[in-house]
Amino acid sequence: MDNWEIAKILKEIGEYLEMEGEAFKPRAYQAAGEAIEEMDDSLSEIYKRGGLKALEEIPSVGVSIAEKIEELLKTGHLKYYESLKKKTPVDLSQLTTVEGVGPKIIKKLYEKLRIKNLETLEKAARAGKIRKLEGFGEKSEENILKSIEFLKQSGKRFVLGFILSQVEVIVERLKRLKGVEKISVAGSIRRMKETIGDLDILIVSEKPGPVMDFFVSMPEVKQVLAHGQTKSAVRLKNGLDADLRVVEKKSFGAALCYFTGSKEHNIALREIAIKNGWKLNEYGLFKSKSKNDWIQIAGETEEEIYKKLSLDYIEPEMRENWGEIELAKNHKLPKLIGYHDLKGDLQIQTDWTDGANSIEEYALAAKKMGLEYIAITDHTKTLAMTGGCDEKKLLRQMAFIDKLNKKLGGKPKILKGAEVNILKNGSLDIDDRVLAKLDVVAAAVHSHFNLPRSEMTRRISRAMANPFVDIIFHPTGRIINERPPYEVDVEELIKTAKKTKTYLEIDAYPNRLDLKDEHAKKAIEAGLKLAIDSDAHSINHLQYLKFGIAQARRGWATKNDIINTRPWPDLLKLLKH
DNA sequence: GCCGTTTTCGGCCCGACTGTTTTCAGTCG
Repeated sequence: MDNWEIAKILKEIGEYLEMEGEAFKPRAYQAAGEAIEEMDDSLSEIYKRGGLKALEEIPSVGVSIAEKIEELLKTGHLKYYESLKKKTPVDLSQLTTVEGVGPKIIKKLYEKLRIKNLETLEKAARAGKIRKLEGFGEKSEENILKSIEFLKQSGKRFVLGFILSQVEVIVERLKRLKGVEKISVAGSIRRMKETIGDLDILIVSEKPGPVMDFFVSMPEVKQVLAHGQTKSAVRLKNGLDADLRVVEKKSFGAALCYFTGSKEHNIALREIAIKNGWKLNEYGLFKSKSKNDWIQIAGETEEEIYKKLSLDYIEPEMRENWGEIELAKNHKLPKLIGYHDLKGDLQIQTDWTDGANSIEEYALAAKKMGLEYIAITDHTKTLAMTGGCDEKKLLRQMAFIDKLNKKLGGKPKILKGAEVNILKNGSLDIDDRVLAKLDVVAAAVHSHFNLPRSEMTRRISRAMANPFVDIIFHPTGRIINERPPYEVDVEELIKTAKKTKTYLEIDAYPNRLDLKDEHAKKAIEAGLKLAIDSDAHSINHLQYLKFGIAQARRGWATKNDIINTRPWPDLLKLLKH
């Protein structure tokens, strides 16, 4: 049993206990589940090394939960969990994805209508059975249906940033295997799309048999879908389908290109080949010697294929047929921002509000990552649920940061900031006189998501007109697979941002990625610079910056287009005050 | 059920929002 499975079970226990109306236990299980999800070491290793005692060392895990983890590791089962599940046998992971449906409602729906999963929930809602239950009405039934509709649309795609580390573990393991000469991930993962449908791995191997055998018997595998000599496919326990293909060395580049896609990009490449009288497929680029007799002229690497097609090499993130082929032909491709180009992070939530770590812990973690500065941007007072800062608390935090900067010698430099809440009418919930004292001011929408498009656009534009607001955080408010963006005219926001010298953000948190690639591209085309921030709520989240960079690369951003690729003194010159 | 440089017992984030009610329960972050 791996960490992921154990964390899921603990979190589900939390939900079951919430159904029972338990007051504090649910949070304990929830916290333990989350702590385990964030761990790098495997529980079974920890247990092997130090037994129960070592498990209890894990934060949020005490005697009782440690024993449960032990039972899971030893037997693969947990009696306690099973008895809870027996009492209310519902598909929690499915039902909790419906917005507005929580444990209490799930329990009621099960007891009154025997609803167990999305399918039976939708059926009951469509039949008008839910509105008749006490405490429910037409509106709640309608909202359930709406949410199910949204879930269906967002489909079964995985958020890249939440799954990539698991993918990397598998690839690393295969890479070390004897007989694997070359290996690469292809598909939408290689293009760093925000969500991915499956995992495609390509390898070169003289003896693929043992590699395939190894692949289908990995511990993450739940089901083997295919097991052949050149292709195997498995379904992983986390629900992801993974394909492994073996190709010949001379075809590796062609296969990589073919399976990386996008389909549209590949079609455009193939058209160029055809115009030259050639053909391009997953085995290579070929020209015809005589009828039905083709000679390979490229294919071992992607580079030589692009070169033969008279194109500059196109980075995977740009392969969407959004005009990149034209640019490659004319040697006008932008030099994309690199994955190590950020000098700082401008959005971090600390334990002053809803973050998990202290300012100092973030500073040390950022330094380790090579960042020169970080902005502390805790929430403000109208976001009461996070313990948002009022003016007084912000001033206290500023004084605290001054002291900490002295202590750490400015490495990294800690900037005083805030994620100021934009109120319904576009005004801010912190007084301008206090904003004036901050190094960097960001503003964001956290409520009233349902305003009409024009009103929402006006609201955010008004915030940008504030003389102290430098950045708008997560400008469209979407959460991938959970919530669509609010209605807002992004192009208008881009214009206003330029006019008011405000920047828009690419929030790098894996299920936000907001602005998304298309919008980032539009902003950059309009000459607006962007910020890439982690939106970290714990020091582990700082690593999410790379997904923001990926999104920027997908939007064709160069280093110059991103404000926080600059050292702090240069960035300072770009800010309003 | 976890945790402790306020505590080994007594706290545990808590207010906005929604949809249902007519004073509130449940969800969300």
